[in-house]
Amino acid sequence: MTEGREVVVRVLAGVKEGEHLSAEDIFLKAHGINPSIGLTSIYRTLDLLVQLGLINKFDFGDGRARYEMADGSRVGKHHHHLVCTGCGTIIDYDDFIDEELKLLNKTEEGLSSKFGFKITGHIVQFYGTCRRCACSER
Amino acid sequence: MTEGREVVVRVLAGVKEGEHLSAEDIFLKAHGINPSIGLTSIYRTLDLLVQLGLINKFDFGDGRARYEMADGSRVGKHHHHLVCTGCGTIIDYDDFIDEELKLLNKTEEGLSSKFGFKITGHIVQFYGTCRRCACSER
DNA sequence: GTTACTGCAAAGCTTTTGCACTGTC
DNA sequence: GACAGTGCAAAAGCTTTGCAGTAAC
Repeated sequence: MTEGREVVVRVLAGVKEGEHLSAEDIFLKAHGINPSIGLTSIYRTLDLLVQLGLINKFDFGDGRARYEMADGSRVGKHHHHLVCTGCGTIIDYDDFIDEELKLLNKTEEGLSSKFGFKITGHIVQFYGTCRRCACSER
Repeated sequence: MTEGREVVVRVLAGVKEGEHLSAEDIFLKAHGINPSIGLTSIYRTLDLLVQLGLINKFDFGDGRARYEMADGSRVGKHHHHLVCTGCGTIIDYDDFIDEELKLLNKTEEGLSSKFGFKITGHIVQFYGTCRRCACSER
């Protein structure tokens, strides 16, 4: 664990509710803490952390990856995402999450035995238009 | 509806079970039918079809978008995806799909009223390692 | 000295944009 | 003639790779 990596972890751990950082966001924050860190290291560290399962990588359809701490390292509970295709707003939700997780676990087991997969994770995302975007469309 | 667009639709409609075409795949197939079609038109047509809701755009984490016919235009029923992070294999599954859809619809309604979203679609994907990749890892 | 990690610059990829050309109404 | 659709080439954007330098053991 070098300093560069430590800074990346610190940035990710300090993410505010509702933030969904891209590699560049993380780079800028890390750069603020230690200006000697390069973007390349950010990408390499993020890859590493994803492989270790410490963070999750998401794609919300805007052409850049976003990262957030995996469960357990985070204050919040497990959640899924609601994405506005108009303005790109991303909302974390955990309504019905227990029911969802129960069903997902069941599905996971079913898929695992049927297709011989070792399943490591899932993504559930809803897409739509937020109130503001729906109004401005008219 | 011009010829170029018609060819793209034809390609998508003729997709075999288990195929998940990228823009380039579609371009190559369309090019085979009519060599005068350019890649640009493929992208423009795909965008259009996505906006019309005739096809869905997916991201499976390999850096390129994939497209498939939306429900209704397709022989198969609604399904979700299981992705191998090792070799990129994508499996369509519809096990537990009725239960999943029921819960997703309920969640959709809940999110819609809670966050004021007009929800247009969802993505459910499981990630993991297929049997072959799990073996070759060792 | 070997190894792991680094920044910088360059390259790689998919996707988008500018522009002139074509055909249609 | 306005307009929508097109191909080609160039640009854009995010991400990865090559390479030489540095620090740790």
